[in-house]
Amino acid sequence: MHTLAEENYLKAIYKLSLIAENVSTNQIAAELATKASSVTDMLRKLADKLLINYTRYQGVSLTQTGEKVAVNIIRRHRLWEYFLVEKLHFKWDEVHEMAEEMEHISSNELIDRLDEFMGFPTRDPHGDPIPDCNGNFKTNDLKAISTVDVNTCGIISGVRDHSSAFLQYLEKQGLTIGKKITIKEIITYDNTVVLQMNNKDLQISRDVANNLLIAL
Amino acid sequence: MHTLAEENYLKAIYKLSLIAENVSTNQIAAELATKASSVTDMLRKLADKLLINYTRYQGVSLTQTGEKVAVNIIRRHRLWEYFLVEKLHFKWDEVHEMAEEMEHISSNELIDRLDEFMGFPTRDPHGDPIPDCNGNFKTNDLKAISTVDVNTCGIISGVRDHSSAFLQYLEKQGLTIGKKITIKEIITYDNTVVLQMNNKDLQISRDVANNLLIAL
DNA sequence: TTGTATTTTTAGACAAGTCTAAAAAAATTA
DNA sequence: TAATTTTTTTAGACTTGTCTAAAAATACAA
Ligand SMILES: [Mn+2]
Ligand SMILES: [Mn+2]
Ligand SMILES: [Mn+2]
Ligand SMILES: [Mn+2]
Repeated sequence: MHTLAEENYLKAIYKLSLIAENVSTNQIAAELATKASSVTDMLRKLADKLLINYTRYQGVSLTQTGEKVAVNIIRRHRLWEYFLVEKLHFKWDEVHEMAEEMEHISSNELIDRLDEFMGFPTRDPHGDPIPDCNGNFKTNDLKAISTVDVNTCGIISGVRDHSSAFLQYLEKQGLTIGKKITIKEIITYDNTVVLQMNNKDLQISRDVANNLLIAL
Repeated sequence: MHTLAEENYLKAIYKLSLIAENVSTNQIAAELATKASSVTDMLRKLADKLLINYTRYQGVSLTQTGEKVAVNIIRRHRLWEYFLVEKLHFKWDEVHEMAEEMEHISSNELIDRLDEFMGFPTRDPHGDPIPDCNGNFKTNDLKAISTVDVNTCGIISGVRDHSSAFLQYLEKQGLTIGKKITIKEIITYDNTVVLQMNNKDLQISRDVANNLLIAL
């Protein structure tokens, strides 16, 4: 249906659209680690296929069709990640690169059966919602730890940084999805956050608190 | 490591090498439904990478490295087919095309974990042997039904034709892997073969008998 | 062994996707 | 508003993998 490159562009545009609805050439280039000139070439092709709205110099947005395709790729990505962690026992920091390849396997029948096989999971290993076979999913209503008040209590439910380094750090600290924590104190000097988890205190940096999301 | 096209060429050459050890340009072109000139171009690239032995006009054979790569792709293909049938409950005639895509997912760690997850199966849904993580596998010692004597008894263990049409026909007749059959008679007029299975008689054509393999 | 048919390779072109360098448009600053 | 900076697009080139048409090598047959 679509080439691998097209799928990756649509996914990147979708991701960037969540922040600002009109996406710039440079943003896409950064996201895909490619050059702006390459992006312009591809934008013309995607516009020809009616997958994006594009006028020169004006940035782009996905059409309804384009968004459907993008959400479907994200569905595949997250279902494969879930499979890799739950069935093949990979760690949550090991699965992203593999899923980047697997998300391009084209059969929807395959993905729907995989979904069924795993019991229709609604969250991937990083807490991100998995769209169902119609593309519907609940948007996360999560807050970065750095944004909540002292004495707030919540459940770790997602991450903003998906890098191995960050995920491995969290794993080591025991700060994994589902854990219940309380924000005890924010040290004014450097915004270090003091947490309580399992009756033990834990300090995390401002950076970590920015990238760790909780449900209240 | 290798491109998708390279992997497909290596697999095709491997497959053709099982029949005759030196493989011709035209044979590869037919196998991959491409043109001889495209094959020549690719052969040069594969030879440069020391994956095949190639001298102009002389046909090709795989180097040890090339064979390892090819066997690994076949391992992946057959493990994914097994997964699709055993875990996702696809039928044996539905899985080949999906496996053609999945075999190119590059992680060996993934494939080894998948192998373990499924209990290290040794045969794919079509009876073909699955190489282990070192590339070792037992070669099939199977005979086409058309080549065995009357009154021979054996177990259906493989197919020579992997087409949907053939597999669906076998399924319908109940002629699936593992079934025990006896060759009762060969009708001299048109070489129709009369089988007995579960105490019932069944007639299959010469063509079918040629493509259905049994272990004695 | 000489001529014909077949196979294989070469030559040249094309599409997809990428790049660098330069030009054009837009945004920012003075 | 005019000058400067930044962003985006265009121009032209390169790589991979494919194709058609023509040339070269090999195989087969008389
Ligand atoms: Mn991911
Ligand atoms: Mn994820
Ligand atoms: Mn197959
Ligand atoms: Mn098979």
